[in-house]
Amino acid sequence: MSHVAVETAHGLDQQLAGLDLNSVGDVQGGGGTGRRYIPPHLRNKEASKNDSPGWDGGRSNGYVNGYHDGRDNRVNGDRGGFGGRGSSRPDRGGRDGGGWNSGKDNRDAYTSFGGRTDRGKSSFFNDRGSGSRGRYERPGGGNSRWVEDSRDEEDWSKPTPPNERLEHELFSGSNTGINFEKYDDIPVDATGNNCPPHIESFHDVDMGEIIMGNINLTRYTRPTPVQKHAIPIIKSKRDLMACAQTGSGKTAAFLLPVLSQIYTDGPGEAMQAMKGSGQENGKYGRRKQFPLSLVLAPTRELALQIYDEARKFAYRSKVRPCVVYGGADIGQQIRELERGCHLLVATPGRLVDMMERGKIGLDYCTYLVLDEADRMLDMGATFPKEIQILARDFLEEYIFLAVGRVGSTSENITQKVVWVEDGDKRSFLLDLLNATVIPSEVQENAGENPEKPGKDSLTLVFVETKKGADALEDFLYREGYACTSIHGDRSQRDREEALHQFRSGRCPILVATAVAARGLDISNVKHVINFDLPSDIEEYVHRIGRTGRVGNLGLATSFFNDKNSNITKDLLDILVESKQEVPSWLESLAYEHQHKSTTRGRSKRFSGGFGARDYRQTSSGGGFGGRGGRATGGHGGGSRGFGGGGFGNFGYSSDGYGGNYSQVDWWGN
DNA sequence: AAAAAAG
Repeated sequence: MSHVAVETAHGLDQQLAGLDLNSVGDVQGGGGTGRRYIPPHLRNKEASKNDSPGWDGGRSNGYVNGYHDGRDNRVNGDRGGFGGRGSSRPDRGGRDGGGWNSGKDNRDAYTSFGGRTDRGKSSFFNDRGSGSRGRYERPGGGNSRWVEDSRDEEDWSKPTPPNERLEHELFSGSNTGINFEKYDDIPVDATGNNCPPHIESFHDVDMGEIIMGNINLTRYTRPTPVQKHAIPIIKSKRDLMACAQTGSGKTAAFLLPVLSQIYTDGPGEAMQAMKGSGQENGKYGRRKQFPLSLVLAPTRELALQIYDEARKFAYRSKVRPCVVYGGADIGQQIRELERGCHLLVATPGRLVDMMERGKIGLDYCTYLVLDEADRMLDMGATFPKEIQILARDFLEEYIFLAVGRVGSTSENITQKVVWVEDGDKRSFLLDLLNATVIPSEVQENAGENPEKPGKDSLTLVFVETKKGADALEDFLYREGYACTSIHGDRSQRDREEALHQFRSGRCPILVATAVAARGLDISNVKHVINFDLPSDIEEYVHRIGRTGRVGNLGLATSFFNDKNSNITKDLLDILVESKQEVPSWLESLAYEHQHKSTTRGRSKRFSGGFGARDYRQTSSGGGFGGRGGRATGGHGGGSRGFGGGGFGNFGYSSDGYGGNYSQVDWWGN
């Protein structure tokens, strides 16, 4: 029962085939089909200490991210440099590892994930093997050449020389001005045995010279709440599942400690594997890469976003981050991999492809991150139950971190639901677009980075189908709006281009399908419009999470009509939970729905009396966005923090979230 | 039924 989700989740075998969960289980269990899936940590336990091919022969550090990452956790601060330039080693060519040859052995692409067959402990500490050591050296700036070295030279903890051009490229990006210091009092709930204490400053834990230097360059001054907790947990090699609000700094929360550990521990045997692999594969054998860490993301754009962040924290290190995802030239990606890959960010399909081609092996992968774990499991999975089961299978004695309130939308998003018949949607949308002015509250709360109206006021319009996205973009374009669109049938190039046009403000209106709902961190999205409501409340939460990123206020407007009755109850719950105004018709509808779904006369009753006109009244009264009625959610109050006490209760068993939390036994006891 | 993710 406890493993049902892993075995039956739709598309999971395809998505995670690269991890070969089932066959690893089979290997462990002696083969055979139809046998029960054995999660990695149980495999380790069940087998004898030394001879078991485990998850990583010891354990891997899994970080399961239930919601989405946030990379906009940059804050203003002093720009600093590295303290210890003088200590860098002369082998500047070292990180390229240009001479590594391919696969360590002939194991099938999928046969293991971090599976060390010859040891019971982490590959990194103690024993580093006794193979030949060496490094690349580029005497006088010439071509690299491999230099054999009898000593253990795999010290990755020292920064490589700075590169001004690269430094500028990586760190000169726009600073969003989000100031996390205001949000120190967001409550964080950590559950689990022997949870390491959280930190208050990046200096409270030793992340090493490279990480600290890059933190300075990114101008992060202080850890965000999720970072305060996640960093020491990951540093102490504990498994972790973290749920944090969108935009709360989750990406850095795992990248910083994971990279820090890699710098500290060095490449271990992965280096030997990549080095030694040439012999087995001959002269033309391409170099199979054995990343030390794998980050999986549900969409290509999110993968790219995580990769961009990883590059920053890998600056001046020997770690080469790579990203692979579909829709882009695979040859190019392979060439990038072959230059060395120690941290891989990937979408599932392309990862599998790369493994089948023998370009990637996960034999030495010690850190696994599932970003948007719920999405990775199955696009339709409801969060709590599926993920709890996932966690129970994949994580060992893990710590559960909840930042803010799970399953809820943040209170700094004003949510409006309006009744709009399908035929009226377009004209209503035009009204909204014309009415979109930046609410004064947003201006007031912009802090050090005051808003420039127009360019920075982005509107994200969600539709349910790709066809619908095309049609609506077309319509808006003909109406003279600077808009673009993104969906899964677009070429990857177009997708990235659209996102760029939107981000940069050149096209301040983006029509999107669910592809843009999760994880994407686009600052300055002031208004999310659900032109079509999703049928799934999780999807709704993710969509509106594109606005109201931490530190900003946002507005979400949803068009509701007959066709959305399936989401009535959940939507009502969300509105109540996040202290939003609830339209009376929605309440009645939910009531009707609950008592008899046979009542079908409501469209008549509500379409006239409520809906558009009602909405406009509200709008004109309090200004667009109508925040007048809300008492919480402001961020201008300094120490008032995140909506006051709004996040004070986590109530996992009583937060109205379907009771899931009380029904599932988190710890398997 | 639709969306995402391999081509």
